Amino acid sequence: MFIWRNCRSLFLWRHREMTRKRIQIKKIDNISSRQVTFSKRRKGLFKKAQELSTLCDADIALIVFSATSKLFEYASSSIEQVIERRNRHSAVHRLDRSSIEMQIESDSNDILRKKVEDRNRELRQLNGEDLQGLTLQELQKLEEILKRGLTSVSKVKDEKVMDEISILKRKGVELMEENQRLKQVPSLFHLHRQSSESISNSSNLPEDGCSDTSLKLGLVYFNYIN
Amino acid sequence: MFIWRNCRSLFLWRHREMTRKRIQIKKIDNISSRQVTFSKRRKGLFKKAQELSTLCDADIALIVFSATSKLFEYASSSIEQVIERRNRHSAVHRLDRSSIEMQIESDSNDILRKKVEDRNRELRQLNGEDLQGLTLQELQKLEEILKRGLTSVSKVKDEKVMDEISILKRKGVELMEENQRLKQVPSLFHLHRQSSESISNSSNLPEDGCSDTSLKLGLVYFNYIN
DNA sequence: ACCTATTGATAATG
DNA sequence: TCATTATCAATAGGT
Repeated sequence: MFIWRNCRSLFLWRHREMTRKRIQIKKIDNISSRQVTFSKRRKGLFKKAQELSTLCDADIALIVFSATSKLFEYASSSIEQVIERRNRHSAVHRLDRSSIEMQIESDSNDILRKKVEDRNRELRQLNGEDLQGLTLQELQKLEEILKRGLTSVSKVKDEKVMDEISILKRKGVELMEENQRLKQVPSLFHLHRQSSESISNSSNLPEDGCSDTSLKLGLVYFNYIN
Repeated sequence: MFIWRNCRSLFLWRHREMTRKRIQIKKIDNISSRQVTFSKRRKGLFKKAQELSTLCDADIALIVFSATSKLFEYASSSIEQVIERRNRHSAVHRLDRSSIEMQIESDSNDILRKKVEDRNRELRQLNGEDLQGLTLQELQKLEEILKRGLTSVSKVKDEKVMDEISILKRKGVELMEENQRLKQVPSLFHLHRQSSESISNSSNLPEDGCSDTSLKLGLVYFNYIN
């Protein structure tokens, strides 16, 4: 085998290295290569999941959130079905546990039901409903909670917005720079003017094609921020 | 490349074939080899999921039921967390739904417990906590809910405050009127002046006493709302 | 469970 | 995003 590999090297010695070596499994720093890797590996993962499901008659649910909170999912049947099955499964396993544990497990159905109702009322009140029975103190308390919550949420949201904006600005600058570079090809531009009298604006002209691309990218950009 | 492969075959011709050919992706009939494959591929799938999660900072949940209904699962954070995040991703008007569904849904202990946890999370988020996993849209939604809630609560509170104020004013007026009535009993007033020569300048002036009462009531009011 | 040739996945690059 | 391809990883089939 080693002889074989060496022999192979002789054939390949003049090729540039395409893949330097195996990567380490740790978070990829470079954002764009992380996105590329995410896209590829996600595809691979989904394929493997599908294959396992088909080959071995397994029931599979796979939920993936990207770092940018985009959702991707696969299920051999349906996500909900698998989740339900899992809930049932763990419920069954819980039943297997000793009755002592069962008793320790607090909360009877009624108490839980009451808890849910309590939380629902709290949520309704934070939504500005069901306020009539409250005292002035309670209302004041509620108001402060809402103010604090609003401040926090706005802060986090603004941070996210600023992040988005700076990303978009950088992209805008990159596009402008590309446009500048493209404009610095006067000869082709000339050619374009001369030939454009009778022929349609097909892609015989690199400059034209490129600026068209830039325009499209620009539109995508503006659609994105709106 | 083809030349290369052929060349390679020359080296390998005398080896027994270890892998006959690529398998087809369809259910494996032989039970034992299906189990072996399941075991191998499941391991591979979980590894890939873990790698994707680490490399690309993705949040992943993977649930696998074998053909024999054995449960295997992997999650980068926790299955429940990912499922909830997924629910949040699409569901928005759970607040309105909840009380109606309460009565319809079968309320097992587990489901109730989960509901309590859901509501708690929503409450935390309205309090401005646990916001990191949310998208910009979700944050915006939250912000709007808080703003609307704050508006309603403030409105109701202001109404109550105005009520209190008018009640206090009315009481003030009543007290003034009472003082006026007291002034119209000169004999007693006289008696009072005569005995007060050695005592401090208390409420010998009706007008003064009245404003003092109003002031006290005002203080009570302000203590009350703070 | 282990082994290894083959198939499949993917990192780097265009 | 898509294509390419050398390398690396997964795994089918055998023991």
